Amino acid sequence: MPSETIQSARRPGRPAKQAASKDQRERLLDIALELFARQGVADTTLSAIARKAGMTPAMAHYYFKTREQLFDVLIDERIMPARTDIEAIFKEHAADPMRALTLFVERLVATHVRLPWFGALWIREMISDNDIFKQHMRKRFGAEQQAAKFDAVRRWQREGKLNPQIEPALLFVSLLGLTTLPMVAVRRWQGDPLVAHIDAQVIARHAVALLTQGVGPGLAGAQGI
Amino acid sequence: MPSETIQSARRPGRPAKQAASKDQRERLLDIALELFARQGVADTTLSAIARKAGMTPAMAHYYFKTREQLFDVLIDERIMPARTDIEAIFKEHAADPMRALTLFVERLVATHVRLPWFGALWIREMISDNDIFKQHMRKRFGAEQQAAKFDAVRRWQREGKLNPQIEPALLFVSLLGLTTLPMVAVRRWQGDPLVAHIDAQVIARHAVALLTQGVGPGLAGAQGI
DNA sequence: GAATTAATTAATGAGTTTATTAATATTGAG
DNA sequence: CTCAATATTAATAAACTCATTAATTAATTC
Repeated sequence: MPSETIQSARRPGRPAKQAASKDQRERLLDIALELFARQGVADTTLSAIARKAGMTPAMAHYYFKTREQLFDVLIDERIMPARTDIEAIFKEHAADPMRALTLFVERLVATHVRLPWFGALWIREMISDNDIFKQHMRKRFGAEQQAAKFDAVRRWQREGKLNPQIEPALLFVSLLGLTTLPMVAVRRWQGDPLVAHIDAQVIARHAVALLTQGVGPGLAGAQGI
Repeated sequence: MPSETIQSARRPGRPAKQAASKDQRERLLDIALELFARQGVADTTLSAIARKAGMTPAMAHYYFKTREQLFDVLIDERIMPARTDIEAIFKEHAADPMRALTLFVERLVATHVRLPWFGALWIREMISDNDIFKQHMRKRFGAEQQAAKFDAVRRWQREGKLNPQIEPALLFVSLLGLTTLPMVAVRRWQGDPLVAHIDAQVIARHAVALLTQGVGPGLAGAQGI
């Protein structure tokens, strides 16, 4: 036992296979999502991600080369699937917008519970001007898709199924503003007794209450209460 | 004329007084607000602010020492005044919440036109977890103020002036979600013909339409249309 | 008009971040 | 069993950021 200076618990080299532990690449992605959502992309270094995952910075480089590429992978493997999953509701319920809106809100909220990083990243993407987001997202979400969504809203309005005063291009942003924004905001309020009772369910009920009585076609069409 | 290497157009020293140009400190604050709003605080260096203002990094240090202190100054001199101005509406119209809400929306939108940085910074503050925002804002906005706002909403609900299904703690966030978030988002969509028609007025009308028919006390109380 | 204060630039050191390389150890295929 | 592929660490160079200082020039005050 040549007692040299104990400088590190671990020396280079491939480790012995662990029993069913999640693979390192996935763990880096998990932690990257968490940190990007909490602090923003700009404020999160590759080293920080690796450190928090208990790895060396070189590991992050080994798997992703750069932060940009890591982010690209996140978009493809994590963000886009969650997003298309949520937006699918409008195709599934094309005939009944009010039901679609309610389900959309509930699925947004459920997604937030399942994937806590989801909301913050979406909001950040919406407000960031020159971030990596812009270029990377644009590639995947085309203008046609957006046009189709707006057209659907206009059609519902023509059919008398939706408040004609609603601006089609703003409906989806409004939905996010009523659900995702509160979800993200309340997390910051943890520990404040004034808002201790606000959870996903409360937010969903609040949003639906505001929407069903505001987005409905008729003025006296009292479905609620 | 000792022809040395021409290395800079300007040598050290206090400049001759300019004719009524805005003072440098204010220009740095202006540009800091713009960049903080567009890119976030973390992604904006003091040097970048100075460079964009056509000054050296040392100027930023001369006036503010650090980015944190610059941000402190911004909060006190720019952000807080705008914010208290907007929130004052609820004290001015304590007896008529529906009118207060409409005015609040309109003033939010007007503020955004006057101070384009306002919305993005507010949203960023709401979603940022550990940023400088948190500590600095908490000092100025106390818990009592927030409790008073929530109580006002509850009182309106008891008086039958507001939809009882609304969650008091979420009302203000919802208002921001319906106005400020869209305002910030549309700026990112510049150049997209699908949303070229969306301006401050359109957003305000959309938000008011959603709110008046959703937040009103009675179900058949058809004030709109 | 001399002394003090204000405003500015150039230069720089300390600290971080990014990206990379070389060395090392384990696995798995043939 | 050998060897190529895979996974990991240590170490490091280049670039950038932050904050700071010394020198320099103009304005103001007395």
